[in-house]
Order: sequence, then C-alpha cells, then structure tokens
Amino acid sequence: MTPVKGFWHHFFMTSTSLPRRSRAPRGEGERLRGDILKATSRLLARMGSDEALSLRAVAREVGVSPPSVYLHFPDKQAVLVAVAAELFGDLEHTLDAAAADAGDDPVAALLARARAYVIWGMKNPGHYKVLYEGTLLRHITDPADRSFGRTALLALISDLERAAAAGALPPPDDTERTARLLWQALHGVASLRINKPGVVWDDPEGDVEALVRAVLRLAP
Amino acid sequence: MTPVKGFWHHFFMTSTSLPRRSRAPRGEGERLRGDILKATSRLLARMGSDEALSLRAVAREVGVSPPSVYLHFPDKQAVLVAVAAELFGDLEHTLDAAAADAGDDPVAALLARARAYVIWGMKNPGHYKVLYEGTLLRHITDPADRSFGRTALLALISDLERAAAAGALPPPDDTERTARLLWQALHGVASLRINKPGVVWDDPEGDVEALVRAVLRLAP
DNA sequence: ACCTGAACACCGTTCAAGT
DNA sequence: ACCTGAACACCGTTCAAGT
Repeated sequence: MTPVKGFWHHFFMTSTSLPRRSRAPRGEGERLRGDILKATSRLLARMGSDEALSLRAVAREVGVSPPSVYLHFPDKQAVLVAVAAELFGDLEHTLDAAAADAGDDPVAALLARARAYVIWGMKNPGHYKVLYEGTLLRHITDPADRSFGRTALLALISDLERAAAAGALPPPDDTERTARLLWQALHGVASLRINKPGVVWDDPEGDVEALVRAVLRLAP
Repeated sequence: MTPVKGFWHHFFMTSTSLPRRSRAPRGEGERLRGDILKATSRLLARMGSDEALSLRAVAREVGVSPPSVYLHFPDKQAVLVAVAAELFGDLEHTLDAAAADAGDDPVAALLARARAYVIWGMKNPGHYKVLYEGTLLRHITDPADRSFGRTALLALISDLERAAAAGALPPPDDTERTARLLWQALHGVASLRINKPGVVWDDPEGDVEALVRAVLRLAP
C-alpha cells in the first residue's frame, strides 16, 4: 500500500537468499503465481494425471516452500483449474488456427479442426487427460469454470452450420446433435490411443477422416 | 504344513477378537484375499479412480490393519490389477449375454453388444474409468495382464465377421479396422458422458445406434 | 510484503513382533 | 498360521513466525 521503501525492502535488497529461488521484490509477488502455473503444467504433462501431481512437487520445482503455493491459490484444485483454463485456451487457439488454415471449404475446415483436436491430444496426453478425464471438474463450484471447454464444441457446431449452409451435408441435419456425435467419436480416437498404447492402432488422421465422413454421411 | 491343531489354533479358538474382523481359522487365509478384492471394487466404484483409492481405506473397510493387505498382494498395483481382471470378466460376460439375447441377426447382435458396452460404462462409471482410463495399465509388467480387455475387441471383430459373411455390410471391409473405429466411437460415448456430466447429452442408445450405423454405412 | 518451519492427519510400504 | 504396531518417507493444508 505505502510506496515507501521500508524495512522489508531493505532486507530483500541486502540479504543473500538462502532458498533456491530468490525472493521477489515488492509488487512482484505475482511472479510466483506464474511460476507455479508453469511448473504445474510441466509436471501435469509428465504425470498424466491431476491426482498424481503433488503441490509439494510443484513447490520443489519452483524452488519454494510448500505453503508458498497458498499465497496465490486457496488449494490444489484452484491451481489445477487455473492451469486447465490456460490449456483449454491453447487447445481452442490451435483448433481455430487449423480450421482457418484449411481455407474456404467448410468441410475441409471441419476435417482440419477434427484432426487438430486429436493431434493435440496425442501430443499432450497428460494435458488431454486432465482436461477431459480429470476428476477436477466434478468438484468445481464456480459457475464461470463450469463452461470450460464448451467453446471447442461451439466451434465445431459453427463449422457444421457453415457446411450445412453451403449445402455440403446431406439433410436433414440437427447440427448440434451431429457435433456431439463427432465430439464423442473424436474423443474416443484420442482417449483410447492415450490410455491403451498397447493396442496396435491405425493412423489417427485416417481414423478421424473415416469417422467424420461416416458421421456426416459423406463419401469415404 | 502340519495338520496338528497346535498352539496358534488353540489361541484363535479361545481368544476374544479385538479387531473388527475376526481372525480367519487355519487354511482360510484366502478369505481375506477375497474380502480385500470386494472392498477394493466397492471403493473403486465410489471413488471413480484408482489413484483416489487408498489401501488404508480398503483395510479399514475390511476391518483389518493396513499391512494385512500385503499378506496377499505385493503392492497396491497388484490389488488393482486383480480387481481389473474381475471387472473385465464381468464386462465381457455382460456383452456376450447381450449379443446372444439379440437373436440370430448378426447386425442386431452387434448393435446389442455396442449398446451393452456403453450402458455398462454408464452404470459403472468408476469401474469403467479404472479399466479404460486408469493409470494402472502403464505400470503392468506381467505379459499375461497385458491382454486385459482384448477379448472385448475380439468379440466385436467376430460379430462384424458374422455380419460380413451374412452379406449385411457394404464391401470392402477390413473388419479389424472397422472394429477399432467402432470401439473408439463407443468409448467416446461412454467416456465423455462419465467425464462431462455437465454437458446435455442425447439418449446414449440413440447415439450408439447412430454411430454404429454411420461407421458401418448402414441406412440411418 | 513476501515467504518459511513445524505441525497435523493422511498415504504406501516395511519389518520386527504378537497371538 | 494369521495378523498387527511402530516406523519411514511421502502427501495436502494450517498457522504462527521469520526476514
């Protein structure tokens, strides 16, 4: 609150730091928050599960004591939710970019989005599992967090509507229902490959294309 | 080894048991093993995740001390693998029964099997997650355990082959590939419903039928 | 202002011991 | 023969305290 450089500031500037991570200067307490999120995301990718991740491991990775995490987050759930929000953002950005890169053909855009979804999951299996198989969302109370990942489905619906408007899909089409069917099929492609690596799978892009064309009743 | 009723037997028969669960008599040490499996299965259904389950909770549920679990299993993984084997057996039995009940039409049998798979998952979400999303299978070393759940896929393939032999499927058909596509779609139906209960889903049996007919290129 | 040490009740697992 | 108590290194979380 007071901008005067007082006792604490003096101490920080002069004391040689004993902990691995140097103490943040005044007003930079937020840096620790970002470091915690980055470390959590890294460990989540390595562990492949929110439950296997420990806050103490996050604190070790950051170079800080366990209670320091609680300066920025009320509990472990809150850290995970914050990371999940970032990850959903990254996923959605990736999907939109893939659809945009596919050009003007709405079916091509939809196929590109579908492929990108599965590829993202296979490239980030730990993160995919946190977002789509994690236990964290059952304990969410904040209604703002409940809409997590909804955007991806909405984008799929809008791709379908563009394709239907262009007359590229056989009628009659309940686009929202079709989008949900597609999402389920695509999730199956990504999820089973992540969870059953022992099974001999076909090329994921080929499976995505086959399933999308089948659900849309397009020629194989 | 020796059938003589000696000191320990005498003690068991006469001492009033302090622990919640009474000590098993000679030769019935196996009863504890079964109780542990049953308790684990129950708690797994409740927790919905192998990682959330604790062996200490299993021991409490059985009424025994934590180290007692180690009399029958080398570690937590082994308990989970034993339960998973039972669960896979139950699932496969359920699917075979559903297919058999559907009668002689091979497509009807396949549809019944597909529906039964998803219904089993929705009725046993915790168990389904352990079998198809659990971390336990990545740590399996025993090759005999690696074939877990393979039977379900093989049965799907044989249903498809029956249908193809009856001329019910449009050619040309790589039945194994088609079976894998179907499995992915069906897993998506079950898994997303379990993991995203907040989404408004359609009737699961309707989605199963739509996806199966789409993948097999049958009339909707 | 920013962060930690010590503590509590949990966990998986081990091992010497109890009946 | 069947089972437990006490211990170890972990975990999430709290709270009084340190710089």
